Amino acid sequence: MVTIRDVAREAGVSVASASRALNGHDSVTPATRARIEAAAKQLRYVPHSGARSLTSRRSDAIGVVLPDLFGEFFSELIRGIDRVAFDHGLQLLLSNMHGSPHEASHAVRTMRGRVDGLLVMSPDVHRDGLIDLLGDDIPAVLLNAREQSERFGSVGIDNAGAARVMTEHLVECGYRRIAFVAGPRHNRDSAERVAGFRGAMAALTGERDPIVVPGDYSESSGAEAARLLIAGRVAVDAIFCANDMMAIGCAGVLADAGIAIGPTIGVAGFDDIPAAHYVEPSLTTMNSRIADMGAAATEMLIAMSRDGMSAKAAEPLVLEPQLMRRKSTQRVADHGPAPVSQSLSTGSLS
Amino acid sequence: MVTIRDVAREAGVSVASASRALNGHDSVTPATRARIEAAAKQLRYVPHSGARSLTSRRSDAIGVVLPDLFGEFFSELIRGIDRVAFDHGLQLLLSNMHGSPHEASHAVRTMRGRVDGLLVMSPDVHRDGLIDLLGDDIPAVLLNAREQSERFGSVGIDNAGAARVMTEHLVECGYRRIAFVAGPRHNRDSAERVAGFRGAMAALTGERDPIVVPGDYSESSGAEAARLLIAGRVAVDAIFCANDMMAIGCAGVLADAGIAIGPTIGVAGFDDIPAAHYVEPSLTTMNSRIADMGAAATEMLIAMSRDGMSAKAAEPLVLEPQLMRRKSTQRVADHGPAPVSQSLSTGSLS
DNA sequence: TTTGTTGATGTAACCGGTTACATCGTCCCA
DNA sequence: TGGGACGATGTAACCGGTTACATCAACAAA
Repeated sequence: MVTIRDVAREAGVSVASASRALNGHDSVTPATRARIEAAAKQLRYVPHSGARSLTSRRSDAIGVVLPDLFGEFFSELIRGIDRVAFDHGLQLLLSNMHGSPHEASHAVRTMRGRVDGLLVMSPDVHRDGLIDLLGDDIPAVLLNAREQSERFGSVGIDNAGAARVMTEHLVECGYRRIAFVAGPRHNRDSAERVAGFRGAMAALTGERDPIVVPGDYSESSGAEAARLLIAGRVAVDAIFCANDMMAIGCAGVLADAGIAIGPTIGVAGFDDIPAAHYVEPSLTTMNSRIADMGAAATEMLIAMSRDGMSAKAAEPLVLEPQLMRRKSTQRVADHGPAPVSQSLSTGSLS
Repeated sequence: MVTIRDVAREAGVSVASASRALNGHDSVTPATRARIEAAAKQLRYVPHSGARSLTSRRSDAIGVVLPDLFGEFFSELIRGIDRVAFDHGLQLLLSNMHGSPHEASHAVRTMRGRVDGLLVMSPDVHRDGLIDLLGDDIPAVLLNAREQSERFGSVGIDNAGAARVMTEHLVECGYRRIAFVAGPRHNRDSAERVAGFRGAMAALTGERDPIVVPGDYSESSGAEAARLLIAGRVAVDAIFCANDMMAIGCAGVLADAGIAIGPTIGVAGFDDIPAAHYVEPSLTTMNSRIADMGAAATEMLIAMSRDGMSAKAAEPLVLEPQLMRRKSTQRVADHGPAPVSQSLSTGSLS
């Protein structure tokens, strides 16, 4: 392993000069700098970041602690984070806490000294005991959490508001008897979406106790919910699911039962995963702006560590999801997109 | 920042004892160990990993260098890597080289001293100059690259073989005039898929020069390819696309033109992204086993660093993708799944 | 009692960088 | 020509761990 001392020796200077030259300090003669740079290149010198972070107290990396690493949600989030981190020359240290509080604290611990800041997405920061580990030491931003503290920043989406927007959309489309399919029992996002839905229903249709079917965010639980509604002959003309996967499962069962999605029963989801765009009929949903959330959180984290950690964490940031109107809530039958110009030539090619 | 010296002082022992106790060495009296552990807990001591890696020469982290961070492909890959890394207590340091050779080498450089091994996915390791940076220093495994070298391991998928399998499937289904939609011009995966397709066509149908339409992996380029085939009134009864996104774009245009996908024209993709399962009709494709690839590469990397880097890198590993038969290559019309038992009760719920 | 052995603990060097401070040579101006 | 200022460079301490080696106490055997 070639060290800075090797470089210094090769260039015939002291380690201090080598260090200065390689870090772009100005008190180095162009000639010396050139010699040092040549030596570094020739020896293929790469600084040892551990050693550097020991003295400089910076690691140029940020830690990302997530409950799980899969699906489009995850990759979108990382994409947003990376976009900003990359612009600032920061690396990303990833940790999966696999849903266990123990793993969560382990993840945070092992990040100490390795990162300059932490992005944490935990369903429940308190329960996981993370709150003790975060804070004083390094800046942290919580993703999609409701914890309020001036010890760390927070970025989330407005679940209740978004659910209200969707409910308004459904009512505007003419649906009145709207059922909601909820996510896992203790999921905060889901709870907020339910609350937003309930509030909007009360305000818009006067219905104070709309049907809320339990689910768990999985496609099959959405299907199950639809079966339940069908079997119970429940009077319903729209189903609003707490996420897209359930909406897709739900729509599948309805379609199999010969029910026209849109005209007969409207279906709406939440998240706007790519599949929402591809299912037939395409799914009306709320775009959660996941990448934006990751990017905003990273910006906040960088601002926090720049302006001195002690500075009061920025105001909690709440992003407004966006309504994506698609065919699954279209009451009038769609006659399909205008035929593609070239496609009129033939009906079959073979 | 609390250091191990603080812990030692608090517990009334030397730093050496503290270090030993905290690292689980055995030459420490249970009583002393307990005192030290108590002190550590009380002071909320967390070791500084940079300092540790400086002496121990290990960082318990592996670096992952990828060309781009988006979509299901990325999250699947990370999922596979994380599964294995987590089991071995390793952290993941992520780097996006954003398609630029310069960034690629920067990414690898900044990882030095931070990671014990490298997982690199680069369309072209040579061109990116990565080959000089990798090697002697730390073990590395190349993902989906064809570079052969005993300096690093390699894990990839059998693109040609998979294309052959798919072509066989299409022929078996009765399709004869099969066109291929290729990926980006210089993409190796795509080139291998084209080659596999060509070879299989020659062997199975005698066609030595099947139609290959250019594309770029995007949905719109798939659509464009379909329009081209339609406009040219090309005699074709199946279209095999180099990836799923293009197949989806392709199928969309065909459907709009009133062509029955499956019965009239078969459509096949490659990768098995989640959307392939949700489009109507569902898309026949090759599952690339991305997560398996990530997991296998990580296993290999761990084995390499365990058995001493100098040991010859393991044999290159080639995974066989799996055929996913779905409706888009079904010649006989599908009468849909048997109705869900409960769904017979009613046609409409509202 | 002396000596050897063993096991727990302490001392200090070292890992590879950064940087405060010391040193040294030049140049400028009185 | 001498002294001060300044800019380039070197020396060495330090960051927070780990660990080789020294030390020391306790105990067993001679």
